[in-house]
Amino acid sequence: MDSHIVLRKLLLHGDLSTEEKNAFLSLIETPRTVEAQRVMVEEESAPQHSLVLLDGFACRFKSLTGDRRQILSFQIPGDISDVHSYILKVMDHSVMTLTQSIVAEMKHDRIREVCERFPNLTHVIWRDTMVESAIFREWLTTIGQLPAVSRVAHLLCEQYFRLKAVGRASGNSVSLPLTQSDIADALGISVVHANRTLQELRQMRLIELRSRTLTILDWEQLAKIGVFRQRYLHYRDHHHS
Amino acid sequence: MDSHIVLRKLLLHGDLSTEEKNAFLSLIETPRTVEAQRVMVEEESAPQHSLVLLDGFACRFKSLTGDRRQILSFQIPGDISDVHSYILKVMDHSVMTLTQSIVAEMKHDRIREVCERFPNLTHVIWRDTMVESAIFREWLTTIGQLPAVSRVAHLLCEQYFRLKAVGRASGNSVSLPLTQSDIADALGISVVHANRTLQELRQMRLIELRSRTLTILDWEQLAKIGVFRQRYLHYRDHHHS
DNA sequence: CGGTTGTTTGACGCAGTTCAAGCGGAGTGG
DNA sequence: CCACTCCGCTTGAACTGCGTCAAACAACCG
Repeated sequence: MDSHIVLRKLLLHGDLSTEEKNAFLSLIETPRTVEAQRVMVEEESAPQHSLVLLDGFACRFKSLTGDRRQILSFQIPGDISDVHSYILKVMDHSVMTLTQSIVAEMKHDRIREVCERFPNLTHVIWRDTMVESAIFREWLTTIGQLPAVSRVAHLLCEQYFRLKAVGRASGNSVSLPLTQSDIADALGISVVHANRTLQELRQMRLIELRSRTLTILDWEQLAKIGVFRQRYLHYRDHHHS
Repeated sequence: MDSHIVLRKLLLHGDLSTEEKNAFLSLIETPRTVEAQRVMVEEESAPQHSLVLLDGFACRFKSLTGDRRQILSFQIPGDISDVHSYILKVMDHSVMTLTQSIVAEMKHDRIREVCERFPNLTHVIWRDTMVESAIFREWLTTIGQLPAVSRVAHLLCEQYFRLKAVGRASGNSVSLPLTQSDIADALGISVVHANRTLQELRQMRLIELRSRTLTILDWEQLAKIGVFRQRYLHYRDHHHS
């Protein structure tokens, strides 16, 4: 599995010289396959390496009492799943796969070495973490202020948009292997309501979502309902409106 | 006004040599006073400098249609109000003062210079931004999963704890100049409900909150209701439980 | 002392929750 | 190849936390 997808993603919001690119790629260890529904990084642990997702789907989440959990973000191919452990040392949340995935490690001490030699590479990785932070702010706003339909619409727009940016869209369809329960846990609504809301969007003929494939039928309307402005993703070239 | 409070805050989760400390302090320009309720950084702008808050209270927020807004975080003395503009260039949210404040600028090109010379300083500032990101994740979880009482309790715990960490607490009291409307906008609830929830906490004899002063009467219970575990703040020395 | 901004209270309505049951597909074992 | 099970999706009905509207009250300030 080629690790260039990580580079591709990184370059969505930063520039690197050839030397820096190679230095970065040299950090990525041999990939391995991980089965679905497997917790890869545990809250409160302090790993010696960070993970990058080369293929598949994963999510960060926090567990609460009972069976409640909040999904904090969905990881798609190219995402660095936890720079957190590199910078913050102790995890304040967990990371698990949603589907079978291919991941690779980046050892912390090697990251530090390379970062000290290439300040600009540091800057680009830092930028990547700041973009993620921007996504948290957007989710906070969506969940704090918008009703369920808008939250779902926003989530679908974001996932489609990000997947497209790393070349995982075919036309107006993407593979989106989330259960309704995942969607509910990400948006702070109940599974039942997630279901009803999805039906609403289907009946409005804005989307199709079956057998893990999302098709956007009316991007403009969907983006409007979800109050989705892609600016917060901080991509350099603004395709799509 | 002395700018050492910023250093103090930074050192809550990182270590710096004397040389690095001085380099950092040299970045901070002459402080100036800003009146209350003043937008200092506008969404979509691209400032040439970042701001640090030396005294007073400020908040980051995103505006939506109507008069709705989501407050993303409260800035207290010592906080770097927007490293965002340094790394991401274009702001995806605004920053405004809540009370009269003292702020100082840090010019972006000077930050870059100093950061290239001191990789460890870069690391510590990066860490600071990651802690902020951790707070966003915590808010996301709180707002997504917990009922209003818990949200309010959590917010009060966090503010008290952070203020105490920079030396702004006297006993179990802190000055907390937030209106109920600020609290509501931060937690995704209505002003009316914020009011009723605060009354509930007062009647339970967990807090006092009047004339901009918060007093914690029963920390343990409050933390329990708010599901507050300070670990997510990533402070190095764990006072308080 | 009037105006403005923040807090408090009451009544009513609704978006979303919870409980509970039924349904369909995919995998497994006899 | 059928029965059984598990998991995810769907549906209905009853309930409730919180929002909205509206008005009164309190505090601060010029």
